[in-house]
Amino acid sequence: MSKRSAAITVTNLNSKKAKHWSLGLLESMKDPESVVKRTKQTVVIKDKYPKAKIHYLVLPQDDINSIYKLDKSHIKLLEEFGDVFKDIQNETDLPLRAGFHAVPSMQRMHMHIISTDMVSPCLKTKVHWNSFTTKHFRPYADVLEELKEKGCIEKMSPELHKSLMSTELQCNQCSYKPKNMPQLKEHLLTHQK
DNA sequence: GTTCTAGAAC
DNA sequence: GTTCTAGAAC
Repeated sequence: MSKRSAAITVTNLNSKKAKHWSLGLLESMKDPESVVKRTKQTVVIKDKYPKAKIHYLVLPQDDINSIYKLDKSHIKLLEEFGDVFKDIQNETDLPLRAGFHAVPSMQRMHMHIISTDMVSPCLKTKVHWNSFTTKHFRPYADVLEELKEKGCIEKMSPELHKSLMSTELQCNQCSYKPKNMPQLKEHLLTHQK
């Protein structure tokens, strides 16, 4: 047995089985350091790796895995998400957007509330950028409307998702098309007052 | 979702 | 030679 595999074996024997990363939001919902506020049906937490100056997540207290589990019985719940958005917008002068990722990575339905500056050290990759600035970001109002109209939320095809993630970089505030992520991040600073 | 890093791009 | 991106992670 090599030194490397022996070390891994010892580590695994000594540590409890790690929870999968995709369950992380459920842990954050129970962590007082993360929780910003609670309402009757929601919990608001700080995003652990904020992609803008303000970045919160709104989650249902009930065990709903994603927007694709919603039906017409959840319209009241979703409207409460809208109330939370209004309340948080009223707490800051920074313009905010609220919406859901069409293909989320983390379990438990969650709505992003994020400021439009997109200035953050945690914003690093093209996938980060395109997740929030292409049709992969489904605005709150659109999701509420679709739920009211259709009684459910339609999934995005893997093909469209892949194509959105590889969209060329485009500034969210002007027509500038940066060559790469460092250029985009530098450019975003110029939009600040 | 993040971290790490090989090798592409410059 | 350095910067940057993209794919594996058992």
